[in-house]
Amino acid sequence: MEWDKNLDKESAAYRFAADNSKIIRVVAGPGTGKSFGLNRRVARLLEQGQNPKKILAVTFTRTAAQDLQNEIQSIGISGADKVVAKTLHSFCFGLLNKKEIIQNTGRFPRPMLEFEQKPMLNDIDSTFGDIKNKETRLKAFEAAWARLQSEIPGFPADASDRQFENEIKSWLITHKAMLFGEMIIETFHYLRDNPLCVERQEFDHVLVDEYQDLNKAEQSVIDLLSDNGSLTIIGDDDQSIYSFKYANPEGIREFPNTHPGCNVIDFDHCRRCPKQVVAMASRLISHNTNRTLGDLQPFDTNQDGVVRIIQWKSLDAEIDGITRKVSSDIKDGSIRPEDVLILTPVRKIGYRVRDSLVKAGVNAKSYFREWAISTNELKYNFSLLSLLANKKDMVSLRYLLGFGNQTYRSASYKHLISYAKDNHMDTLDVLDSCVSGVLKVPRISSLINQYRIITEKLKELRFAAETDINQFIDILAPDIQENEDFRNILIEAINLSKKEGTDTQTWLQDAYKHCVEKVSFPDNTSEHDHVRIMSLHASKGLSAKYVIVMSAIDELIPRIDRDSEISIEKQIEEQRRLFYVAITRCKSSKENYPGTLIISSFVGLPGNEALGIGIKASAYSRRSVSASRFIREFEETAPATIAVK
DNA sequence: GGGAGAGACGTTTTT
DNA sequence: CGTCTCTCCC
Repeated sequence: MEWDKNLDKESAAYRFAADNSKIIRVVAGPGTGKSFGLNRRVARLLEQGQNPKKILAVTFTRTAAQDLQNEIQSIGISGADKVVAKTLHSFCFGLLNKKEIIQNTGRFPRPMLEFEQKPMLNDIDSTFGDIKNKETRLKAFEAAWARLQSEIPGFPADASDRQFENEIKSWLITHKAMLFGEMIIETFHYLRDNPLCVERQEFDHVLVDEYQDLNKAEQSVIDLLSDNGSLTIIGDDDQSIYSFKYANPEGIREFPNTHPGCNVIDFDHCRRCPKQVVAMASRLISHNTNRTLGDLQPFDTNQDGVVRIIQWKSLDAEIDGITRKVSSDIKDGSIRPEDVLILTPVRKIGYRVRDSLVKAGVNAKSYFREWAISTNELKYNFSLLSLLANKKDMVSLRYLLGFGNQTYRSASYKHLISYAKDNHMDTLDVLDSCVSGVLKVPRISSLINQYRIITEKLKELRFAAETDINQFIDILAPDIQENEDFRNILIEAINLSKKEGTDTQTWLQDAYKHCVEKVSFPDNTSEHDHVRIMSLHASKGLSAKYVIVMSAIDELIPRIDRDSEISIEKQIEEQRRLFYVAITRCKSSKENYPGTLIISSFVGLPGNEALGIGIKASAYSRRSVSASRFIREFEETAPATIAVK
């Protein structure tokens, strides 16, 4: 296919695809066809003979990276599959994994899972307060990295903060591991301090999608990767909803100023949403300050759409009413289950609607982020698998040695570590020698006991791995309800890795890798035949013909944290963007379907239920609430709210 | 090192 | 109201 086939030369997509500037910023509103434009641009580069291996396309989320990869491959030009399309973290992980870089930095890119951080925090000096305090400090550090504060000269680093950071880093170095946020910062330092390294000359074209989701550190890595070629960034500050991870929407707003010679292209014609939804969304977001894009415009060919704003007298009534509405619309054939997308501000409400729909005979599934490893036993077993696959994995060993104790036996563990250090021994060698009786180290007997148990279990597992795979699965994930998710992941991992002729160690390593992947980053299936229920955040990047935004009450959207260091105005603006993202998921379709958006609220709920979803209330009395202030901000673009009794 | 009882807190989200 | 964490005591 020609890259400019059927492209109107006046369209933003054409101008973007054809643009030869070295630096380009695209700001594209929801549903304005930026992926399409990006695709055509890559197609043009390839058709003009650019080397696909020298094109890097990155995004922040894994879903977006997957989409990007699929789309680029579907271009159908030979070599398209060689374009590097990844998340930024996965790119950095790969870069750091190269042997010479590990030697250079002294670090190991073995990411720390959340449950593995607990023992670490217990091992850190108690002068830093209790676990909660330490967790806060740890977050503050990742935040400082994210904001690249340490790069600003004269940043007044508090002495105790500095010491905390040193202790964390030294723990991570001893245990050969890394925090997620460090992956970016280590890459940044490597690239910045080695201006002549191959990685900085590797790409002729760097394209970044969803740029508004990147934080300062991530944006700086992009600058370093692209300093030898062209840089194209695409995003929309109005859809920046990741302030909790310090995403920096100023980055895209200020981009032309920070990148002289930048050409600017705006996509503001929405093809996706029905006209009325475009009008509402546009009015809603106009209440934000400091925006880049003007009004969002509908295409003339878009349908008008159907918008209903409704209110119930209670949360129960809302769940019940939406269940009846959705199930009757599905039953009489006016909508298919896969076209329905229900968005809730909190997961508890999501689960309740899902259960209620399923009970009514509707095929429905919720998509909240779940952690397949829910119980302590599973965490233990997961760490066993990790150690079985890689017997020198210090993080897993640390977790297993501390298991079952509130402080993770940190006092004993410190003795063990310092003994190993003082005698220039490997921690594992110290433990092995103690077990075999060759060595006696004071005050670590509880650890030796744990280590005995661990080695026994590992032996048992290895034997099962070689002789009886079902036994192996049963040990790691006994067939009970709580283990179901992990058990399935494990079985899948084994099926994928254990083939005729692969030796045990190899498939164990592959299976473990697969488990980490699936456990940390659950699938999001694009193909489905059911009603989807998810959080407002999770809906980003999706669209559906029948969108219901539930429980749009003022306590939940906007949700305001009065103790936050972020000003209330800023919080409201971000929540407004979240609401904006949610309603613009609604699409009209060519097959004459107008597209339906339902926004629903209620006026009261029992106090204990309110408490359970983070609304202040007294447990025993009824809590009254009111419709989200954002509904009022639609002004005359939206229909009046309908009361449902 | 483990268990009982008091006390705090309750959300969304990414790699 | 439930769940999780922390403290205290044996």
